[in-house]
Amino acid sequence: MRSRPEDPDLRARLVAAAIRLLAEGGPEALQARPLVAEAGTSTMAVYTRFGGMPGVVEAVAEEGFRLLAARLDAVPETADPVADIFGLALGYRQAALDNPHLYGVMFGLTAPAGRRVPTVQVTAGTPQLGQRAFERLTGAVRRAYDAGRFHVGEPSSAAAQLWSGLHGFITLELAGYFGAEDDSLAQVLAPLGANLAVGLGDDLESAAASSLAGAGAWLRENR
Amino acid sequence: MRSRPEDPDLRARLVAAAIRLLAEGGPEALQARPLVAEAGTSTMAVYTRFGGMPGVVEAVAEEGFRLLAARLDAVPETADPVADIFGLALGYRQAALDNPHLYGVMFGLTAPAGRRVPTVQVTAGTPQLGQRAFERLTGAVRRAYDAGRFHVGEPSSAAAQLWSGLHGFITLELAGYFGAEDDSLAQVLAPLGANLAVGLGDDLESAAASSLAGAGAWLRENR
DNA sequence: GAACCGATATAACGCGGTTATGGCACCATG
DNA sequence: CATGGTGCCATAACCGCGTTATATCGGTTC
Repeated sequence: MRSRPEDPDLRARLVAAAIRLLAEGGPEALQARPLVAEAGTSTMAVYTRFGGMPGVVEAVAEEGFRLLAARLDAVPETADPVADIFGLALGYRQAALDNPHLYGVMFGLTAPAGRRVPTVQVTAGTPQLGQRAFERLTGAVRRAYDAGRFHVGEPSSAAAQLWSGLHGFITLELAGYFGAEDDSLAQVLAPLGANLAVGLGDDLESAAASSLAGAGAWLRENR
Repeated sequence: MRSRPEDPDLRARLVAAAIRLLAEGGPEALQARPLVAEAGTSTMAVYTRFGGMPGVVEAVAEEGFRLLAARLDAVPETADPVADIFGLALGYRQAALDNPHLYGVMFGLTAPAGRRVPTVQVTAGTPQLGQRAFERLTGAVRRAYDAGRFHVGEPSSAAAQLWSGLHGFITLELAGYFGAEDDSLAQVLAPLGANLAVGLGDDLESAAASSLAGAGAWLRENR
């Protein structure tokens, strides 16, 4: 029994405003009062809809994973699964670079707004959502095994290895541990992917060719 | 000209207390009043010594890198550089597991105590200190090239690739994206290292042997 | 149309980082 | 040994921000 038809638009508006605040001003800009002002409501909405600011942060992380998944889903699937892996990795990295603070919230890299209740703990996170966003990646890895390109170990392990390398690279890149963006891409991420592919069973020439193919396809898609 | 000989012990005590608070209660336990109470002083000490809580966090991160460097320096250097790389990786991971919150602060994974001034931004960090802690790793990589074990690409790139994989693995492990600890070690980190080594030029049997040797040496050192 | 229920606007609360203020220990001088 | 000065430190107050108590208003139900 409901007294007022809660318009679901308000929740979506708050999440959108939160992502905007986060993108523009970083974690410390994600505050209750500016947030509700931007959405044209009062602080109570945060509590009736999210239970508090940590709930907002969680909703932002969820939306971030959803956006990431959508972005990866937009990467076309080709006949070369290893090239697809490279393309997905580039798209993944670009998503992180486009909104670093959102990426940080998604993986608990930052804990904005409220320390009372630990929002996104180092040891917490939302593994389920992360898995969902990586179905595309695990799918491409599986296809690489099916095609005989990979044959060392098994797909789930290989996907975890690739994900570790990619996530670690992006984290260190965002933290400023590498130099210029283009350099780090060509000097770290690309060889990392190629070397891992070789270790997983691909031969050197195929890996190099797929690296170029994947990067080329990604560049064509993204201008 | 100095009126009172500032005893450097107080600063060290505050940093030690901060690390203890962090280890026991996580980022949100790292607060000014409990901190100064534990060190037997008042809140002003935080400002005269560190300029504010963000300064404390920064000092904690620095001390964390120093501790990490010391820990890696304690790993013995053998005639097998690839085995040494595995040993260093295991020591590095163990340091992160021993105090996950400290590791989080070091790499800006959490931003405790104070949002006014962004303490450890996603885009900030202290790259210099990180580099210092990895001299041992880069050294072992260079020796692997000198010994002819690695010959694809160049040492600095290879070290960055290995670091990316290791850091990414640890971050995802701490975030709970992998299952049990032992499983993730055997199923993700170990093959990740071996596959990368193969991609960098090592042959399969040597990489597998060095993996076992490095793990064995590390286990002997650490009970 | 009356009663009820839940979301919301307003205003106040409490915690925690910060800062204004006064005192005091130490060093430098004569 | 007296005296002035310097700057660290203890106390207490300030302020911002997440949160919460309270009153109100709109919609649904009988």
